[in-house]
Amino acid sequence: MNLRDLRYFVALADTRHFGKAAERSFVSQPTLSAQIKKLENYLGVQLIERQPRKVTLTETGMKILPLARSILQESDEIVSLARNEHDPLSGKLKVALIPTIGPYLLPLVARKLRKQLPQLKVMLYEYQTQPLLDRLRDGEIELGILALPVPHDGLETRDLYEEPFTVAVPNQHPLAKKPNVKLDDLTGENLLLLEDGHCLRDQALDVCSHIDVKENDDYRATSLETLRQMVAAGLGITLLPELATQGPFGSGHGLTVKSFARPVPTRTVGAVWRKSSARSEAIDAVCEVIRTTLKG
Amino acid sequence: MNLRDLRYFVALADTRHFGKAAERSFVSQPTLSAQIKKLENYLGVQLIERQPRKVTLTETGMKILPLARSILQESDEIVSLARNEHDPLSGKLKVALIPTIGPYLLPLVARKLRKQLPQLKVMLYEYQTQPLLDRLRDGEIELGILALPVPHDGLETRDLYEEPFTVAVPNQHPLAKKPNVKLDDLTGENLLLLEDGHCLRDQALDVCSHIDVKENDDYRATSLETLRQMVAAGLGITLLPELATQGPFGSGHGLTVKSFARPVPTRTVGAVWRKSSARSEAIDAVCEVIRTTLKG
DNA sequence: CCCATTCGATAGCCTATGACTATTGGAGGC
DNA sequence: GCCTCCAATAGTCATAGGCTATCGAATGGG
Repeated sequence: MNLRDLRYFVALADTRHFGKAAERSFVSQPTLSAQIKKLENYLGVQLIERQPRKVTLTETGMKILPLARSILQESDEIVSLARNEHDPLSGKLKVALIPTIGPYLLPLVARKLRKQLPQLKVMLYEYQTQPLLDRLRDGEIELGILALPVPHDGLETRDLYEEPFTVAVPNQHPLAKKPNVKLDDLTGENLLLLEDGHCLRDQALDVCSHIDVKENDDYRATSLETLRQMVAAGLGITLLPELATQGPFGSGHGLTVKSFARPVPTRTVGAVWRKSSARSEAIDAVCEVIRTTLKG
Repeated sequence: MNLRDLRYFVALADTRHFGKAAERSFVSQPTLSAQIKKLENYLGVQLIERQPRKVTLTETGMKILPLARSILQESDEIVSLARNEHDPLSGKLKVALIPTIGPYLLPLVARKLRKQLPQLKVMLYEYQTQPLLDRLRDGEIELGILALPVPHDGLETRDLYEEPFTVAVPNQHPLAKKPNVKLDDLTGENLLLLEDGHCLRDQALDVCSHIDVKENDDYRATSLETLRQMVAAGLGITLLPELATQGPFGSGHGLTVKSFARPVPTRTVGAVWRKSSARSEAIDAVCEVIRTTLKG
């Protein structure tokens, strides 16, 4: 059996005329005749009674007709559903960001995303790097925004922007008065870090790997915001990514943020998605919005 | 699009593995691969995400899946419905009888019909000859039982049984005492007949065409039963078909039924159906039941 | 009463689809 | 680094489904 056969059958049921039904189906009359006969043959039942100058449905034909109509209607539904989804920049896109990026990046790009990709419903998630990559691989999310590099087996990545690190010190700390801070200036300082699992922790340790700092092992912050408050309370200093120091997140409340002198240590923020993803266009578009926003 | 494609798609959605889906669909893996790709191409949307060692559905694929399932389920329903209807001796059969046959024939055959054709639901209608033929032509009914011959354009007929006519006279009528009645004995009698439209009226007139009878023009009965009562009331005599004089319909109540001497005038009762009818087997079976019942 | 018309079925032919086997190519796992 | 798994590709073939031309039965009109 075949959708086409059902289409012919319904056309014939509607017109009650082989010729007209064929015309309505854009095929020749013998073609429609043959297909109807084949359908009847396949089902082992006569559907149509061919009276001279009159075509009627048999009992069985009348029972089958509504099923056939329903099938055709649903198949049309599939097509139109697909047509609607056809715009690659529409539909849902599940995007996850790591905690040290999400809260600071999103306010900057949200408005532009909504404006430039109005058909795209971006669903937002927050995961640390490793769970994010897991969710990406198991298909839970389509796109991740995080610090590169990441192991990229089956994954594709793209750099979005370079994010400088800054130093956050208590207001009364000696470094707060220096015009700019060199990496060496941190020697001997008490470094506060995020708990395990946050990539920012590893990045900060990496930045400081050549200088002699002491990690304050007694406290590990669960978020940048608690980290910031710990610095303000004078428990030590820390490195913050630049976006986390802008707008409402800047200096103040007992905490001073200093830029590094050149060479400025940075981290690379990028996008990551499955090589096999069906949403590469939407992903490209989202990446482009972030890049151009962060460039300015 | 094609039912087969949907079947492949659902198999793939179930197994999440091209090879297994192909096996379940009894085709080779490349065949299934190609058809899935063709379906995606036709819809203009990717349905399947081919990750290495893992197959997942895209958002669109997940939206389409339930529709595809429903289509396949309904198509199976069509097939099984047809299979059920496949027995030509099952289902409904709409049968009409003329008023001078129906009430007398049905009690004789009903039990046997139910016993020999238990799957066949016989729907009964009563029409006079002309409307019966009309309903037959427009497909309202499948089979008619009436007095032959009838104009048979596009119709097929079959003799079922010969039905002798009898004479019904009031008890005190001279003919009531004669051992048997010859046609000529009716000469000069007052003949009561059914109203126009009943074929029995024409048949009675035909039987009496060579003898000199007076039709009682003042009364025309609307049914055999009123005709019978008019005879019992002494308004005249009439011809009755034999079946209408048997069992509970015999002599009595002031009315005597006499058989004709040879040659006995008869009418032929037969079946009529559309040449093109899809139910010829069921019709044959019903005819056979009537014939064998009436033969004994 | 015969002829023209209507309409579905049949015959004969052609092409595009959907099937197969064999093979390639890319990713992962040991 | 090799082996394995698994989908995609290449190449070939049968046939389902399309067409045109024509037939034959049944009607309706002149």
